Amino acid sequence: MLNRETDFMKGKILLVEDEAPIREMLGYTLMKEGYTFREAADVEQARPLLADDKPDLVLLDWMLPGMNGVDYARRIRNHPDTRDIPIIMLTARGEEGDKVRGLDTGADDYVTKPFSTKELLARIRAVMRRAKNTDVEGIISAKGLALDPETFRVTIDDQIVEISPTEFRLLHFFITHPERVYTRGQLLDQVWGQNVYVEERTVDVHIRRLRKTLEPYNYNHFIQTVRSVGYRFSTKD
Amino acid sequence: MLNRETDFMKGKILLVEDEAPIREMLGYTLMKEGYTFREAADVEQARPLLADDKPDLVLLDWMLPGMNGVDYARRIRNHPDTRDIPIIMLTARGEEGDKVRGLDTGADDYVTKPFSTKELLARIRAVMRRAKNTDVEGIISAKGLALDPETFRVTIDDQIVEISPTEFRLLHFFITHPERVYTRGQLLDQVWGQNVYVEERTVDVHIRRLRKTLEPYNYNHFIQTVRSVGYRFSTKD
DNA sequence: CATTTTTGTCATTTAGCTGTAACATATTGC
DNA sequence: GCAATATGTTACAGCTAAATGACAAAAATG
Repeated sequence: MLNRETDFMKGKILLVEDEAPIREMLGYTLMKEGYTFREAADVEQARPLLADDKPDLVLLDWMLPGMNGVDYARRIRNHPDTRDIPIIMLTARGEEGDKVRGLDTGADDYVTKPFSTKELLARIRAVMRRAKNTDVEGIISAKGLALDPETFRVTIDDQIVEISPTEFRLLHFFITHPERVYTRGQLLDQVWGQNVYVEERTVDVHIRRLRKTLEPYNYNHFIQTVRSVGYRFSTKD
Repeated sequence: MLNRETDFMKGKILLVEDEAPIREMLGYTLMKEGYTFREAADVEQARPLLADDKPDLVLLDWMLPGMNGVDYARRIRNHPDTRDIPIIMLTARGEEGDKVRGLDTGADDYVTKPFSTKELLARIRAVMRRAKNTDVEGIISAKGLALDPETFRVTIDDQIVEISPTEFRLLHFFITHPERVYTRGQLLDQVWGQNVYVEERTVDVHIRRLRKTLEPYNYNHFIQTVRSVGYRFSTKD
């Protein structure tokens, strides 16, 4: 009974998007799905809405007139009051580089335009679910291996480990999803992104590279091969 | 051996494209890659093909004479029978402006003409892969013997047991179908797959291997021989 | 814009798994 | 007990999946 609200009110979303048709379409989709939302065409409009009534999620366009989306995301992240609001970034294809894919944008996820509503809704659900369970994603660690999304750094027993962006994302994904096996395809979706087309074998190579960088510290055994399935991060065995 | 079928039949694709040369080129590419496909020049032609034999993917041109691609995609999405068929939309450069990005097209991915065959094929693979992922079961256990499909691991009294893929599948089948006898032929169908040709005696060997890996934990008695019939997994006796 | 780093792909090597045959042992019916 | 049949066991060759190394293109860096 306590959760009656979820029946008709899944959450409040702040939608920041300058192009009216997209904004309308998104609004319609969200509304139909049972979310309450408010919309803004730029950061100027968004700011009071954010301050006024804290939303559960921000849907933020990457390119905005005036202050762009990334800067705004960072600002939301830096303010103590809004730090823990999850953000999903909307990007157009081609805009997505490492900056978008990387974790330094402050966004929790991103969706590439044009996108299917099915996918967007799935990601909204996933991000909100995650936000409920865990608070702000601080430093993550497992057995001496610490990973800091803020600084994009990995340390093992307080020693800084040199690591490339993809290796970082891969390790980050693994460390936040331990013990479970992921196929190459799933890893591509999760670590590389939705609309990226790369050979599945490429995953092998990055696994190799990650193992190699972890090797001097004897942490390479954490990344395990599950033959005929994929890979797994495990502190057991 | 399990995926023998993929060698000659990766999936059925419905190709809807009005321009004959492009259609032919696409058909050739798909055929060479091992996909079965059927083609239509417009929605009128496509409709019976879709209803007749449900394809695994629809490749749909954005601009079509008569009913356009977007509307057709939406229709495919709205019909319960075809709701979960992935759609890749083919768009020409320039068509993708506000209109494409803003509309809920229902497509899972987009490819912009002109495109490289490599890109197209990679996207087809990715979209089909994602569509496949459905339900995952939880941990299954019997008397201290636990089998976890998520981690792809077998534990006996919380001790990790090293096991090969086929042994895992065999044990998985047994543990989910306990107390019943299966002939070698049935096991081949269930564990190896339907269109796989292997000697029936091969089952014996894998039974032996499975018993051997379970032996150190004294769990080998669970796999019982039923003479002149086959094998059974039982926690009794 | 030159240099360095990172990344994706391919070719090759390596390792592990699987299927089969051959032989051994057990069970059944006579 | 003896043949006939069924299953257990082992060894090995072939095959498949993964590891690895090398390279060129792409990105980042200064």
